[in-house]
Formats: sequence, C-alpha cells, structure tokens
Amino acid sequence: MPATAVSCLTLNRLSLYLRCLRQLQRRGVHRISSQEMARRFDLSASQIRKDLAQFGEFGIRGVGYDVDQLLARLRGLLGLDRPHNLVVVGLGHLGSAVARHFASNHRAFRVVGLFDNDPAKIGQELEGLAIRAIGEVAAVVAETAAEIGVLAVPADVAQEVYDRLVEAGIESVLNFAPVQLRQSPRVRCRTVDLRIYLEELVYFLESDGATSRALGKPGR
Amino acid sequence: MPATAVSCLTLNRLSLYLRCLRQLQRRGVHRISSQEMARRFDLSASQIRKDLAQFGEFGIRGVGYDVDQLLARLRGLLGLDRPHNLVVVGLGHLGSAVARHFASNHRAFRVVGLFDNDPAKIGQELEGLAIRAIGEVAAVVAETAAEIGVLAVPADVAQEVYDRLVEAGIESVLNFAPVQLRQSPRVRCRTVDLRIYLEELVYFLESDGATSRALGKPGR
DNA sequence: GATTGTGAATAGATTCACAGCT
DNA sequence: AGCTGTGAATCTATTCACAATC
Repeated sequence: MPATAVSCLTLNRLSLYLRCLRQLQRRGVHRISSQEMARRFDLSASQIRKDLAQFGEFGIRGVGYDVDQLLARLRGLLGLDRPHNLVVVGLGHLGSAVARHFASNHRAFRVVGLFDNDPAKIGQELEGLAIRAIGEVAAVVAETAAEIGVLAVPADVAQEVYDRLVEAGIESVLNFAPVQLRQSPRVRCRTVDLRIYLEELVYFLESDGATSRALGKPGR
Repeated sequence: MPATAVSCLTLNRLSLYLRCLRQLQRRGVHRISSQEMARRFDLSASQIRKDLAQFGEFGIRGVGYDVDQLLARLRGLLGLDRPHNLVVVGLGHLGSAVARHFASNHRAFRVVGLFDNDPAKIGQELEGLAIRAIGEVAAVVAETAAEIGVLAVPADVAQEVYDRLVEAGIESVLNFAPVQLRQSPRVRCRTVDLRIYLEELVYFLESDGATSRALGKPGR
C-alpha cells in the first residue's frame, strides 16, 4: 500500500512509536489507545493514528491497539525484522563509541567491519572485531553484504571516504562529519552534526532567557 | 527583530549555513551569492535568502553576501559569540566521546563538569577534567554557571538524572538516551537518538531497492 | 461508550516571481 | 545586469471533527 512516499518526519515518528511501544511492552501493557499513548509520551493522538493509517489498519475501533502486534508490524514496516550489516569508518573517539553503541543494544544491526587509516589502530580489536585498513573496505562490503556505512572521519577527508564507500557498493551512509557531502544519487546519506543540536539549544537559551534584551539588536 | 518565533527548521539551517560559510572562509572566498552557495552545498537559494531575511538585511543587492561579515552576524545571532558551559553526565563510551568531541573543536562550548555514578570512574580524568559523583552536580552548575547538560546515561535512569539537572539549575539538556523524557517547562530538552537515524536509512534501503517487492504486503 | 480511520480545515514551510537596490 | 528581499502561490504537515466500527 505505500504507493505514496512516506515523509521523513513520519518515518522518524514511527521509530519513536516503536521506542514507546517497547517501553510499554516491558511494563506489561498489552493494549493501548492513541490517546493514552499520547498522554504518556507527550505526543499527539491524531497524529499517531494518521501516521499508522498510512500503512494499514492496525487498531481495533472502540478498543485501541495491541501492543505486541503493533510492535511487530512496525518493525516489519521499518525493515527491522531482518538484520542489517554496518561498517564503521574512522575509529576516533566518536567512531569507536558509535561502533560500540550500535554493536551492543541492537539486534537489528550488526557491525561487520571497522576501518581506519591510522597504522597504530589497524590490527587492534574493538568488540571482538579487528580494525582494518580502509583499502580493504570494498572486499569486506562485498563479502558481508554490508548495507550501511557509518562515517566518523575528520571533516576534510569525509568526501573522499564517502566516495570510496559508494564505490565499494555500500547502499547508504550515516555521516557524523560536519560537512555537506556531494552525494551520489544511488547512495542516500544522512548527516548528523552533533554541534547543530547544541547550537539549537543555545539559541533558545538566549531567546527564552533574554526576551527583555531581544529588543536591542543582537548583532556583533 | 525576532518578534516572530523562529522555527527549529530555520534554526538548524542557520547552523548549516554557518558551517558552509566557515568552509568558504577557509578557502579564501570573500563574497558569495545565494545562488552560488546553493549550488556548492546543494541547498535552495530562495530559502537561504528567506532564512537570513528573518533577521535583517545582511546582503547587498546586485552583489551578494560578505562571507566574513555574514559569518560574524550569524554567530552573534545564534549566540555563539559568547562561550557556553556544559556538563556531561554519564561517561560510558558515548558520553566520553561526546565530551571529548565538544571539548576540542569548538570555541563556543566549554566542558566544565563530568559526572558519573560508577565509583571506578569517579576521580579519573578526561581531557584534564576530573570525573565527579553525580551528587556534586548542583554545586558545579552553580559555581560554573553551566547552561547545558549533556545526558548520556542509560535509558532507565535518564528521567531521574534529567530531573536532577533541572533541580541543579541547568537551563537546557541534550539527551542521548532513547527515551521520551517528561520535561520541565523551564528546561528545554533536545533528544538525539542515534538509532533513529539508522532506522531511517534502513527504511529507504527497503523502499528504494525493492520497489518491485513493495507491491506485495511487507508485513511480518 | 469508546476509539479508530479519514476527509475537511488549518497551520506551517517552501518555492516562485518580481519589485527594488547597487 | 545582477542579486537581494519579499509578497503571493504552492506545497506539505498537523489538527479537527465525525462517521464507521467494535
């Protein structure tokens, strides 16, 4: 039924619902209405319904949604019922942390390759996996059918490494380098710049706290 | 003159423009038009103009924008011309990496406190700063006038630690725990769940790659 | 009586297209 | 001639309100 393209906003909310449902499941809740869910997690009930309705009829009128069933459906919908292989390139602090973060926790994701160009790091192990030279990435991607590349390299080499991953046949990229990558049409890239989140918070600090001073020009 | 509230989307784009302008500055570009900027970084020219126009007239008609000047203006606008103090709570892999990430790189942000509840970690140093017990957070926030708290603790204690930060007088929170926090109206909280980004990529993997199979029901 | 699923209404964001400067 | 700044037009997203269902 998804003839209509799904928006990123909707999609991210589906992930959110998944998270909420997991929490409900852990607490032994088996049935929930959109209203109750909205109340508990500070969401919008009609939005939940509309988001879900895009993909089918998952609820029972007059009753609500079955938590286990909805969870399973959402997982299937998002493709999380099959495992997905990742490679991580760049094992500085952030890269290592992200590799570990994704390696533990999550059944749906498996880290199958670690790459760096620092000779001191090559050969070391992280979570039982050896760090290899970046030159081997194509071989590993081919061998493991890795779909996603996580890019945690310095900004000035990010483009080069992205291009390499594209060439290696990776299907999409999660980029932590603070650059706007020139993208291949074949390979979707999602950039996550942690600094942007801080900057967002700072702006609201100023504007909430200092409504009084906001009248004076804030330049310079 | 921001009498009008600025949307988050706009705000995040301003951060993005800042990043692009920095790159231009490094390359010795002194003047740029919205079109050229759009072309180089794969953005929309009219959107750039509209976003900037919300805050004043920064460009010169017929000419374009002065890179240095616009950079300075944006920095001021976003509040990045003053330093902001951070505390990081939870120094597992992700917390440590984020602490280091924010401690280096960025002039506008200063990490002034590190907290954990693991006795093995307390007393250790990270980037020249000692890790302290979470009980001391109120004192440190008061003493350093820290504005932002970075939350990198396990999901099941995130709410508790958030509440503690609120009580300690922190002004906003960047949360990496995958939970929907019950928020204080006083303290803005931005949650960043790295897993959501992966899930987004996975969805598009399925839907791009498998347009053929998308006709069959994707359930189960 | 309660709650879903959904068309219609509203609100918000983006793009267009051009008047107004330089 | 070229590019900004901006109202108007379009597109997208969210919320409302209610008929359909259990």
